[in-house]
Parts: sequence; C-alpha cells; structure tokens
Amino acid sequence: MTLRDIASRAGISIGTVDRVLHNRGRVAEKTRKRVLGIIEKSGYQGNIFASNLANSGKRHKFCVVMPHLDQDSSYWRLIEDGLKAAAFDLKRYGVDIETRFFDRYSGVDFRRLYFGLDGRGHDGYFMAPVISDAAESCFRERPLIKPYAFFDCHVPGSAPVFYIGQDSFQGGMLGGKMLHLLVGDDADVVVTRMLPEGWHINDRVSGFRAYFEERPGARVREYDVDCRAGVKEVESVCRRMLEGGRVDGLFVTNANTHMFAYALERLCGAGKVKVVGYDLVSANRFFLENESISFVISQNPVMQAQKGLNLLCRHVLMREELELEYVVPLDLITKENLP
Amino acid sequence: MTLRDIASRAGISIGTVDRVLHNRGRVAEKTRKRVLGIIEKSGYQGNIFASNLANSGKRHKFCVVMPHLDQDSSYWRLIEDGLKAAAFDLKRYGVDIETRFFDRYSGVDFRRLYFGLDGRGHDGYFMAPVISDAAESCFRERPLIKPYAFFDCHVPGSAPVFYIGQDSFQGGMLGGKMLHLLVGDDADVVVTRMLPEGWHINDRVSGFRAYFEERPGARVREYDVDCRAGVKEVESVCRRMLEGGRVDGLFVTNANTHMFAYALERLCGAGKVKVVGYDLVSANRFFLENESISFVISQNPVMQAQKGLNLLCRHVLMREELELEYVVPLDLITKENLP
DNA sequence: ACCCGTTGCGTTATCGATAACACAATACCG
DNA sequence: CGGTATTGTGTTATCGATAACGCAACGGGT
Repeated sequence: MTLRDIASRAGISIGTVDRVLHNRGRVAEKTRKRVLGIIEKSGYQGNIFASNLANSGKRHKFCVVMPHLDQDSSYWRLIEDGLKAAAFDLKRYGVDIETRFFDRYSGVDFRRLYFGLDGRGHDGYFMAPVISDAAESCFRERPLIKPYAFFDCHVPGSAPVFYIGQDSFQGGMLGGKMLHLLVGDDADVVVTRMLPEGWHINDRVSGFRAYFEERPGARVREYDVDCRAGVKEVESVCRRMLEGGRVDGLFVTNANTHMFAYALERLCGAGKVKVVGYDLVSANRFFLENESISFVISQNPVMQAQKGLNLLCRHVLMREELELEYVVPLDLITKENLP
Repeated sequence: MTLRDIASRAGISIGTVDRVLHNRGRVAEKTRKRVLGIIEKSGYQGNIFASNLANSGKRHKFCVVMPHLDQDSSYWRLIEDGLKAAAFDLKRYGVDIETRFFDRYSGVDFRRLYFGLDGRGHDGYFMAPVISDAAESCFRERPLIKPYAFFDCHVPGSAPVFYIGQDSFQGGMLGGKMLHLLVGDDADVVVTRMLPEGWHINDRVSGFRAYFEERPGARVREYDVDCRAGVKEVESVCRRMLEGGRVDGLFVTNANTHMFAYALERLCGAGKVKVVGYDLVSANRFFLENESISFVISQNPVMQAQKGLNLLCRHVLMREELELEYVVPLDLITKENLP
C-alpha cells in the first residue's frame, strides 16, 4: 500500500492524498472523506523510510518537562539518564530533546512553565506533572496542542498519548511485605507520609497499610514528614518516632530514604531499625551497600524515561499506534542485586 | 555526510563508493583504499532511511535458535513472548523472524540444527547456545558466516555481535539472601544442582554458597537433580532431602521450582519449607500466588529476547554500533509485585 | 590485426513521501 | 462585467542509497 495506490483507488493524484494526510487544506470535503475512507479500509501505514528521507534536513524537537534535577534526592537525575540514552538513540532520526525544569513545590512555577509552551517550537511534550492540582488546572484551562505523554504520574481529565509509570499501591504492599520479612510477625513498624501530599505517596501508604491489615501481629504507626526537610528535620522526626514507642522497621515512601537511614544510624546504631524505601538514587545506593537500608523499591526511572520518550517520538515520527498506559515493573533492589 | 560527499572528496562517482561499501568488486585496489580512508576519517554513517527505501521490497530474515518451547518448564515460552513483540515491531522494517528449535538435552540435535544453518537464507542469527560443549565445538569447527548474537548464555571462543543475559553468580547471592531472610540465622538450607551441568546452574550454586559462607549460622546442603525429572522424581529427591536432616529453606536453581513447591506441599505441608527459585513461568506464578514459593528470581526473559532481537536487527539493518555485552537486571518477584 | 573477456568507473532509474509550483475553475467585489 | 482572490487538483523536483546498465581501456589468444 503506497500513496500512489491510495490515489489511484480514489481516482485522484498523490498530491491531493498527501494534502489530506497532512491537513494541508485545499481539498474538497467530499474528496477528503473518500480518501480517509480508503486509508481507513486499506490500513495504509505509510513508509517511514520514504517519509523521513523526504523530510531530511528537517529536525524534530521534543520538550521534556520535569522537576529540577536535584529535587527529591536527585531522583530526577535518574530520569535524566534515561532521557539522555533516548536522546542519543533518537539523534539519528533527526530528533532533538530540550528539557525544561520547574520547582516541584511551586504550582506557580509550574503554571509559568506550562503556559510558556506555545507548541510552535515543539513536536511533542513528555511531562512529569507531579504537582497534581496545578497540572490539572493547567490542562483544564488550556490543553497542549501538540501530542504529549505523561511519566511518573497522570493528570485526570487530560488526554495524553499515553502514560508510563508505576503502580504505587502495589509498591506499598511490596514494601510492607519486605519489612514484614525483616522484622517478623510481632513488630512495630512505621510508615512516613511525605508532604505536600501527592497521589503516589498516599497510594504507597495505603498499599503498605493494606498489607499489614491482614497481619494483625504488627502495629503500624504513621508520621508526617515534609519532603523539603533536610537531614536535621528528618533526625528530629526519627527522634520523635523512637520516643513514641518501639520501632522495628521503617518504610520511607520516597527517595529521601537515605536521610532516615543516616538519622537512625546516629540515633540508635546501624541495623537496629530495618529500613525499606524507595528509588535507587546514589545516596540510597550507599546505604544499601552498608546495609543500613535493607531494600529499595525502584520504579526503574531510567527505563521509564528512555522507553517513554522513545515511544512518544515513534508515535509522532513513525505514527506508531501505542497503548494508553505502560505500567513499569517494580524492581526490588538489595545489596545483592545492585546494578 | 552523504555518499555524494564521499565521492567528491575521493574524486570519483557515487557508484564506485557504493561498490566499495558493499564489496561488489570492480574497484581498483588503490581507489578502494582511498575511499575506505575517507569513510573512516569522516565517520560516514549512511542514511538509514535512504538505504531502506532503496531496498524496499527486499525483506530481511533473521533466525532464532533456541530449545523447544516446553522444555525448562516452558521457560522458553517467555522468551518467545519477547521475540513476538520484537517481530511485531520489526515487521514494518521488512524483517521476518524464523524460529528453529532444538532438544535442550541433545548435543546431536543441536549440531544437526547448527550445521543446517547455511547462512544463505538468513541475515543474522539470535541464539541461545544452552548446550555449552556442543555449541563450543560447533563454533570451533565452522563459525557462522552471518552476524550472530547470543542470549541466555555465551560460547567462549566465538565472536558474536553481542551477548545479552544475566549475571548468574549474583542471582545465586540474591537467592541466598532472600532465603536467609525467610529462615533466619540459625537454619538448614538446601540448594539443588541441576544436571546436566550448565554454567548458569553452577554459577547460581556458587553465588548461593558464597552468600552463606559469610554467615556461618546456616548449614548448606546440596542435592543433584536431573533437569528432565518429572514430578515423581522431584518428589523422591525432596523425600531424601527431608530424611537427610532438618530443612528450613530450599533454593531451586532453575525454572522447575514449582515442582519442588508442589512436592513439599504434599510431603510436609505448605509453608513449612521456604522456597526461593527461578523464573516467572506460569506454574511458578501459581505457587507464588499461594505463597508456596516465596520468591522467584527472574532474568526478565521477555525483555531479554525483545531487546536482543531488536538490537541485532538494528545492528544489521541500520549498522548501529553496539556494546559487546548487555547484562539484564535481576528481578525479584514475590506475590506482591507479580506483574 | 581482430575478437572477446575482464576490469574500472560513470550514469541513471528506482524506492515512496513531501511540498513547492502551476493552472484551471469558481467565488467575490466594486 | 472585469478583475482579483480563493479553492481544488495535478505535476514534478527532491531526499540519499542502490544496483543495473553502458562504455571505455586494456590483456590475451588466434
């Protein structure tokens, strides 16, 4: 099936068919309908090679929107690694990647960035809309014109090409199980709820509680912690936690796990409280190696970013049909399988 | 950098450059050297789109060589899933995938299959050379002419484009750690050595022992098991094992884990002996769900096959430069993160 | 000297999609 | 009614690599 086939079936020339395909106008509505019908029926897919050859010289530009790299204990650096890998692969397809950062704790900053995306300079967006409410209102007020995909979290009511990310509830369950294994049946465990609240965090906490609800031997306590907290504040939370009763295990629901491991090392010695946490950022890696953190649950951010950006580009450039949702597997990392 | 640039720099026509690039002969040795020199210096990479467009109509065919799907507890079906996904992606690039199977326990069968690969019908091979000695002798006697890559295991002395697979020793260590967590410090654990011996199995056993060598509280026993054993034989091994002394945990070093879980359920009831094993085949999935198997280590066969085949094709079709080795991460699967 | 085979190299149609351009046929306006 | 926009459509050069074809130059055999 080629353009020429379509044209001859429709009794017109390839120029007109091309105009239909690219919405370049100047086509009679009747002709347009007919051509679209034939394309639909024949399952025409176009030839990527011819298309890209004809387009050579033209470069495509995609824009990644995400929090500053050093926020969330540099979790976003892991994402960046995946983006870099994807960008490298995509260079030969004439694709450039631009990254724009916002302050993860400032809805205002996100809005400023969002409404600066005019859609003219870019062929698509790959976005981590971690500030749920700001993102939701932005997309409601004025959705992006160009195709966009979400990673890390979703924005309800929007229509992205796809979403790629984790299953947070299951992650919490998994964290519960690992902590249970570490501390045994009769135990006191603590889970942190990070503030400001985000869906991920809440789902992780819920999953964790859900696991222990079926195991009445264990007692679960919960503490609020500000995400922006430094080592000092984390230490004071840990102190309160230890003063609040027995603590056998701690589940930290985001990448700041290393701060708690460090604080607990100082307050009651390494290994006293078993720690399970999130994300393989380099600080956590260190504490995994010295076993102050027993397990870390990883949502494979490198793969998530690489695969996601790749998919988005292939969708736009090669018109590949995609799934609506890609759930990345939960990786369970411990000293013995540190990559 | 285009063919035309190369040609003008060399003071000849594009036809001659193309003849050099594709070894089509009819080129003076002096000219050939000069062209190759310029290509080298300029880092010319060719234009995939133009190349594939010109080649359209021509289809590429790759051949996958691996054991019968139902061997190793249908482990190879997981591989096949990945292959199918890759084949689907690659169709639009004019790539066909043919799969040939051999008997995993018959060197003769492998040799027959290997020497039937004449290289004329195929553009490349993607192979799981699980019968180490047969594969090694085959490659020594007459290496494949077309590019080939290995998955699952390597053949020493051969020169594949790349190898994609797991780190078995680390897998054994990880298995040791998980079992340790499950059974505690003072315990008797058993590891199975599957026969006929293969590198993977031996490395897994070594990794497992290495983990417990640093933890003198635990006593490790080892039992040989024929890979071809059915449920009956596995049950008799388990009986011997239980009669041989206390058993708190069992590490099964291949996909047959479910057979042991089943046998132990019958012999001493579920949950009495903690089981850690390998591979997320459907039978193991069942026992993970009912918690007769606590953990399964997965080498992500679907991803391994998909990524590997994709890489090989891209190497051949688009002349992409590749790494020599791709180590796939070890996935730790338990009830709570079953995909 | 003639013919044929080989070697070395240049020329060009082809692959399929793209978009600029050309050119009718209407539509619209004063 | 003349003249300028606008609309609908066809034609064609272009992207870069491929490989068939053409042709000259030379070598060796009779």
